[in-house]
Amino acid sequence: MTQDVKEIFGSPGGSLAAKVRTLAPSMTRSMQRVAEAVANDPAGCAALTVTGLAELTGTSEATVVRTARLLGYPGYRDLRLALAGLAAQQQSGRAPAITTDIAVDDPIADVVAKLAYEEQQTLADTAAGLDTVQLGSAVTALAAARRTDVYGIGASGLVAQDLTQKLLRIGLIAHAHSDPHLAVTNAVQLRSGDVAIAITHSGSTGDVIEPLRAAFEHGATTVAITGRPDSPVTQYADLVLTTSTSRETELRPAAMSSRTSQLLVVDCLFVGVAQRTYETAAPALAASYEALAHRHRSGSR
Amino acid sequence: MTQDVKEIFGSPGGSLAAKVRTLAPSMTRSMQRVAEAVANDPAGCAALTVTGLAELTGTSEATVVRTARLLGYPGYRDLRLALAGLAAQQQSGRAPAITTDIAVDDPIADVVAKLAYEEQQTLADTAAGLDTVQLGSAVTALAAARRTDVYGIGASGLVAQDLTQKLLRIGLIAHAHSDPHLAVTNAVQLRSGDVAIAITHSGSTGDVIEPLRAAFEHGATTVAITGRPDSPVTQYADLVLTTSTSRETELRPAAMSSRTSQLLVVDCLFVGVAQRTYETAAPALAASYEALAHRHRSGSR
DNA sequence: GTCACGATTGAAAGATATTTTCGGTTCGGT
DNA sequence: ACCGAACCGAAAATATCTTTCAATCGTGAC
Repeated sequence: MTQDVKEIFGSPGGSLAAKVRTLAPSMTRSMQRVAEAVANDPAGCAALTVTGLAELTGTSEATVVRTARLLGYPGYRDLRLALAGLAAQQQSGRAPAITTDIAVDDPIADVVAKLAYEEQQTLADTAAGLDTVQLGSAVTALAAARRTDVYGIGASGLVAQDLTQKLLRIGLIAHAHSDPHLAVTNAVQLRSGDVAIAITHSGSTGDVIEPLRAAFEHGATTVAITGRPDSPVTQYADLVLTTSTSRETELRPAAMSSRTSQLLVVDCLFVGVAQRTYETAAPALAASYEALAHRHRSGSR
Repeated sequence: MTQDVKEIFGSPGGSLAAKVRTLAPSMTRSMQRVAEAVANDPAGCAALTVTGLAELTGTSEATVVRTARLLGYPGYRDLRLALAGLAAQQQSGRAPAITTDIAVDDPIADVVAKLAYEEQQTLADTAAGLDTVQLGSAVTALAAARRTDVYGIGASGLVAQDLTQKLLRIGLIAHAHSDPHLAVTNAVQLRSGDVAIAITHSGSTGDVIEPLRAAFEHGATTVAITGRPDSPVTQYADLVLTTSTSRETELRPAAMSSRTSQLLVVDCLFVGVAQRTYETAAPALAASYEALAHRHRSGSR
């Protein structure tokens, strides 16, 4: 039987283009060709049979089916249906799209507009691609954890710190580690019921994987926040939260959009945990707010 | 081959229900049953095969195909595609209004949607409110600076670090300070041609104002990134970049949206500077990318 | 450079879904 | 009651989709 229709049209099905981008790295050359064709012209591809699409992309039926599977559909038939749906939406929605990359000679106002647009796009893609079930599990684990360790290096390190700051604010015990040695040292202290979170866009940052592995092997609940759901880091992750991967251009390093994406995930975790632990979280938030008040001059207004 | 896609999604496809009604009289009893099922639940029917729909309506495959033909499609396959499109349109049609705040009992999927939406809103607001002239001046100052100091505390401290990381990547000399004493100590070293940036949402964080003031008094070009353009910090700022202030709710502390807003400003600064110093920035970016490559396991594709 | 191995790929076989055919059934008219 | 035409569905024929498997390619080890 065919895939449940909710799966096809529900919110998780979100943006196909985003999914293609996230999964592209884990695709083989010919699969990428198929994925690209599908992302570029959903309507056109919806009109084609497996054989047609295979010919169009210069590949074989098998490859088309494989691609469909990778994109999360049980087979080509279902991908095609989803494509038809997408086409219809585009037809009605008519997205404006500021597609151009940022150029060296763009005036500053354009830079602002383009950056804002791309970050908005990143947010939408991330929200669409986020697995709410895994997210829910992560929230549950965090809310119940004795302590939480967060690992991140470089730009991801800042996200790790952001999460830590937030969790501390609602009375949870959390630490961010960017020093790999200290991170491992701490990770081996974790045990069942504790949570370890690794944040890495590439998913293959050794310095972040090692502590997660240590935590994993010591029985902690491990979470990976990564843009590459098939990367090494997921090997030691009980839960994987996928961030979106937008194309990176020379003037816009990947770190930028991955950071936006990671922060959204982190915010979701935070709010989720705050909901679960509302009884204690609300007063804790108020208290920390109060404590900081005197550090602000009475000034302004 | 399949019907041309325009035929399927074009305006004549309009309301399927209407077509069913018009053609109903000319249909036989069993065909009417099929047509009715299709009109009532396009999404549901899209998930069914001919056989499935035949069974559902208590008819045969042949009848289903005949109905599809009567409705103007070459066969059931195409009707099904059109149905999928229709379902998607309906789905997207009723998805406005995420006006409500995040509630304690919101399901996790709503949390994700709302957070993403609000952050998008924040980005739009920030982009709209940003003074590009001031931004341009700040970029010019940064690009020419001998060194740059960035002050930020708490969540803003992370933004300060983010900016610093980025500037370092393109070969500029930048430091982030979150320790107020060290910050002041460093600030007094600054002189004309140097840049000092203070990041504070409230604009009245004493620990951040002091170093900016010191830098200001020593002749450095001072920039304030704040959500309150009338706050004390602007007193010592040559340039003020305003971040947006969205209402804060109990479950969504101000830190969240101000961070998003600040990061966009910081990104704009970075890209602006990268443009100005493209000759040196581009190779520097490439070099830092290269240097980090070996820290990533060869893992995954 | 060469070899060996795993990954990737497409041809073709196999399974499913769709379309067509065709004979049986119903129903109105005589 | 009988006839004929329209209607319907079972099953054959066809198209489409999926799986299997062997050939090929690329890659890293030696």
